[in-house]
Amino acid sequence: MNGPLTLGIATAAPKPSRREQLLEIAASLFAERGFAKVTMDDIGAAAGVSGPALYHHFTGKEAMLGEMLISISEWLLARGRERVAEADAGDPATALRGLISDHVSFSAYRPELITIHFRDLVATSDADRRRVTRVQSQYANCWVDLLRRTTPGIEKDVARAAVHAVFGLLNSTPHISRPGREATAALLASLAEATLATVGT
Amino acid sequence: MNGPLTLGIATAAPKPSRREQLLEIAASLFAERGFAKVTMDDIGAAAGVSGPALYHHFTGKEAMLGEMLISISEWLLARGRERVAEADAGDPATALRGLISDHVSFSAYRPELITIHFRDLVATSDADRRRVTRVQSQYANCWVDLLRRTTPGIEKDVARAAVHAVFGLLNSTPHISRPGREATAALLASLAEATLATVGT
DNA sequence: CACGGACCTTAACCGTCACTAAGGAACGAG
DNA sequence: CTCGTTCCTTAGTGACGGTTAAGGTCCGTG
Repeated sequence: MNGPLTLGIATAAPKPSRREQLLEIAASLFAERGFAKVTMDDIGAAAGVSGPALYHHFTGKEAMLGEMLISISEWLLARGRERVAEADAGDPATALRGLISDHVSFSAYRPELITIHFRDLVATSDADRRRVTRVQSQYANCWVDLLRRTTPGIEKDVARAAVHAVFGLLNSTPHISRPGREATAALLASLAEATLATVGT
Repeated sequence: MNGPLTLGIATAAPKPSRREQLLEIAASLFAERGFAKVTMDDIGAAAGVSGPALYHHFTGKEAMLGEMLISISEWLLARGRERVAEADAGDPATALRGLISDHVSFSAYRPELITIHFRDLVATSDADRRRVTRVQSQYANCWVDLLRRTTPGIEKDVARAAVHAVFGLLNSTPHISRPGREATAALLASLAEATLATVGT
């Protein structure tokens, strides 16, 4: 349990690969060119098959994107819930640092998924978008919850705004290349901790 | 000089309005639905004219987007250069705070433009995209420059990464609604200052 | 050898726009 | 009154690309 994020729903997969493999290929194309500028033929070609073959695995292009975004946000939410449980059984401040660490280990190692997640959410079906938005919101609630426990007296709106600001900070990885992944991850984590520490004014 | 950002190139406009007005309308639609899901007819309808009328003002849909993104990034760059000049003639730390203040006064009051700027950059023509990217990079250099002056000994890569992280923080306004604009602006500014202050470790 | 299912192919369809054509109303100038 | 300019209109066109159709190969099984 608590495996790395493998696209195509982060559950123990009954079928191991082809579907996830195709999603990974599609994800890298979406991240590079943007959903609208990638054709089904492009995805097929990159996967060694061509074009409509993808319809044997997915109901359509939009569905591929939706599946990605859902699995990403649900993976994050799962981590968030674990950390909240950890806080219930121990130290909220430590759990909050764990939350930062989880998030950063995702954003630093899969920056393309961050890009897609923010840029192409509007391209999904209404149903998928609503679901992703709801899951994202619950994930944010995990953060707000822990932040309010470690910073008593903070107002809810302020906590929520600060959490989104820290998300923005942690999700800046697509724009950062220079220090390696590890160094970037460490830097972002320490900046995020410092930021949250000063929220209490 | 140093006026507010009016879309359609932030210069003293020879022609005052129609063109900028259309860009504003298009911008709000792009921000809401995403560039790909807005048709020329949509933009026209929202402007009270319909469809191909827009071709008397712009060479095409892509060009409208390009013009927006260029004017946004150039407006920011102009502010950045002013602050660098201010630092040359005075205190770098004060100038850096001014940079934060300028940026936040943009992102807090025009969150839709932030959204477009990040989400729809891939939809522009290659030429426009290169130009925007170059201007953005120069803007980031202004920040890196001031940060390195206020934090001597910091490595260039670290400074650059931290600057992009702070951009992410400041550009989170599209996801924040709750405290008013003013309160959000103040919060983000203080978080950004605290973040940059801790970069020196 | 038949059978079925997993997986793939090529060919074609068809809706949706961005964009072009061709022309008309309003209006100031001479 | 006429001319030109500005700004708009309503067709229409043409391409792109997501999706469907129809069928072929390969393989493990009985």
